[in-house]
Amino acid sequence: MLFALSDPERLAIARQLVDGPLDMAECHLSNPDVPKSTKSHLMKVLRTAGVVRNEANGRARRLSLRREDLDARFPGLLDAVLSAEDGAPKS
Amino acid sequence: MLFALSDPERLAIARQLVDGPLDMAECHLSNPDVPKSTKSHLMKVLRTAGVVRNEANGRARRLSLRREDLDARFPGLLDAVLSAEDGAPKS
DNA sequence: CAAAAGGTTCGAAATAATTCGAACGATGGA
DNA sequence: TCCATCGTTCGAATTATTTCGAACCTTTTG
Repeated sequence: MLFALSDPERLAIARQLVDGPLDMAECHLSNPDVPKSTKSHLMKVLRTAGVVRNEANGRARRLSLRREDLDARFPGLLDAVLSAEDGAPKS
Repeated sequence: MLFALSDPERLAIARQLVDGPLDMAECHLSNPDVPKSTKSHLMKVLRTAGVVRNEANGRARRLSLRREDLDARFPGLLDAVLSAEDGAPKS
């Protein structure tokens, strides 16, 4: 899980899901030009790590954070990670 | 930081430092046979990520967790990470 | 002073992760 | 039905991490 969230792009995805499920197409990457296979791979890493759920929804995919599971396994971690500031330290 | 702690060996090192500074030689790896250069590299990753401090101490090296800095930058994260259970989920 | 202890740094080789295009599968609309 | 949409999976190429030995540096001990 730590590994999955250690990538900025993946962390950004997790942040977008904190307010509720999103269809994959609504989930934006910082660079809108990355091919869908790459995006799909990012999701797979998050899914494999147990961070995210990915259920079929018509021809779309509904993504959602696995909050309960994660909070049970790593209490406080998700909140801490999601609320951490972006960017590098100011020092 | 998340990346640095996403490796089991490095996480284990961080855990050993939570109770106070340790000299490098007292900091044990799960496999005692890894060469010192590898161990040194693990430390470097932790140091570079700002997780750990590494000051010269005679001919030894004193390692310490940078708690204050980390708590300031990622409130709650370190505690959550360090208190998380080991191993894979039981499901 | 010489040698041992405790670590770092530097390459090079081995592993692992990321990226992309192409081929594929399922669903929904014309 | 046919085709466009939304995604996944596969394989190959690129890139990043890890790992190790050798060379090196500093401090302590004999």
